[in-house]
Amino acid sequence: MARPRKPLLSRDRIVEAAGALVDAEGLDAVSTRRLAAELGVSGPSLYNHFRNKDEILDAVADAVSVQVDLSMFEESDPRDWREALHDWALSYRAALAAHPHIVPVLARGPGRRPAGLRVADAVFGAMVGAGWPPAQATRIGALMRYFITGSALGSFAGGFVDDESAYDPADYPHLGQAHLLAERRREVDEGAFETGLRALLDGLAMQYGEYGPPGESVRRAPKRP
Amino acid sequence: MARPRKPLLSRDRIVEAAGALVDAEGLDAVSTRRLAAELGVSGPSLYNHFRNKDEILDAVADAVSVQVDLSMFEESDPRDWREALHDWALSYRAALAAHPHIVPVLARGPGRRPAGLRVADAVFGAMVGAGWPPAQATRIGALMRYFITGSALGSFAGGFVDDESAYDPADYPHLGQAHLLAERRREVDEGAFETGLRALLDGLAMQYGEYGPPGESVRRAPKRP
DNA sequence: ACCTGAACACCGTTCAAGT
DNA sequence: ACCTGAACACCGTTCAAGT
Repeated sequence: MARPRKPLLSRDRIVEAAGALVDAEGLDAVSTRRLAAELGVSGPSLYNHFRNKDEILDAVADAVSVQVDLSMFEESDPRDWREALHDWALSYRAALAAHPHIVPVLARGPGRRPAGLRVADAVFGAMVGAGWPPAQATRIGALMRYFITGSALGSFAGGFVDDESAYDPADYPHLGQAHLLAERRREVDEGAFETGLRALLDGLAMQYGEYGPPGESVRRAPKRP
Repeated sequence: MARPRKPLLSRDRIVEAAGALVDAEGLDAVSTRRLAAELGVSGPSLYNHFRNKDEILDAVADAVSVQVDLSMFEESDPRDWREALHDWALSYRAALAAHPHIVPVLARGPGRRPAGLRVADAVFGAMVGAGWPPAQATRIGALMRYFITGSALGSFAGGFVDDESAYDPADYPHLGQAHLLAERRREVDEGAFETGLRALLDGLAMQYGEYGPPGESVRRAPKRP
C-alpha cells in the first residue's frame, strides 16, 4: 500500500480513537498496535503524526480540558470569585467524571497542553482580579486542582470492596457498613465532593477577609460572599 | 538450581525491592523481570509469592499506608476532631510525599489492603465519635482523601514547564511568571496544601455547627443538608 | 509525505521440569 | 514448596523500503 494519495490518518482521528479506547477499556488497553488496528493501519503509522505514545495520551487529556467551562471567569463581576470558583469546579469535575480513565494523565499538570494552560490561566487571572495576592491565587489554583483531580481519580466509595467478609469487625470496628458503599457510589462521591467544595469555599472566604477585597483600604469581613 | 533448601524470596523481600525500585525510578520501571533480576532470581519466581504484578504493587502501596500515624484518633478528646483531622492529614501527606510514584496505586482506594482499611476505619470512627452523623463522617473521609491524594499525586508547581517561551502572553495573559513555579515547587505545593487544609477544616467546622455537638437530643435543623 | 513489514529489545504470565 | 528455562502472546519504537 505504501503512501495513499489522501492520508489515512490525522492527529484528530488518532486522538478521537484513542479517547474512545481509553473511555471504553481504560489506559492499559491503549497500545500503539491496538490503536492502529482500530484505525485500520499498522502500528508504526502513528509515528508519522505523534512522536510517541505519551504525546497521544497528552492530546487525549487536553481534549478533556477543552470541555471545562471557563466562561464564569469572564462574565461575572470579579468580586463574585466564590461563585465563579464553585461553578468552575462543578464543570471541571463533570468533564473529568465523564472520562475517568484519563485523569491520571491530566493530574500530572498542564505541561505544554494548551487547554490545560488555558484553565490555569483563567483561574489564576480571575483570583488576582478578585483581589487575591498572586501567591494566594496560585495556591487557590493548586488546591482546587488537588481536590478536583483527587475526587475524579479514584471513587472513594468504589475503592471499597463489595464483600462483607472483607471487613472483620475485630480489625475494623467501624467499617461494618463499608460493603454497602459500592452500591451507593455516585451518591457518596458526589455528596463528598459537594461537602468538600462548600467547606473549601467557606474556608477560603474566611481567609479572603484577611487579605480584603481590592480597592478599599478598610473593610469588614465577608460573611458569605 | 531449582529449589534451594532455604527460600531465596519472601513476600517482604519482594515488596521491599519493589518499593525501592518504585521510589528510585517510578512505576514504569517495575517489570517482573527487572524486579526479579534485582533480587537475583528469574522472573517467574515472583509468582510463587504473589498472584500477579498488581498484587505486588498493592503491597507496596499498603506499606506506605502503614506509615500513616493514626494515634491522634485514639488519644485525643473526641471533640477535638478538627485538630486530629489536621494532624492526620499532615502525617498522611508526609507519607505519600515520601513515595510519590506509588500514589496512583494508593488512590484507587483501600480495596483489601489492611493498612488502607485501618486508615479508613480510624477516620470514620473518630468522626462518628465526634458527633458527626455517619453519612457526614463518610463524606469527610472521602473529601479528605480526595484532597490529600490529589495533592500528592501531581505536584502543582512541577506540572508547569520550566521554559518561559511555553507561555505566550497572547494565549495565556496571566501566566507570565508560570515558568518560575518549577523552581519553587516545594514552597508552592506545601503552601497550597496548608491553605487548602485550613480552608477545608474551617469550612467543616462551620458545617459542624449545623449538626450540633454530640450528646444533645434536640438540635437545630441543618440549613444546607 | 505517509504508509508498510521486519526487526530489536522488551513485557506479564503459564507451565512442565527439576529438587 | 520453590526455583528454573522455554514458550506464548503481547509491548513501544526504529528504520529501510515503497509510492
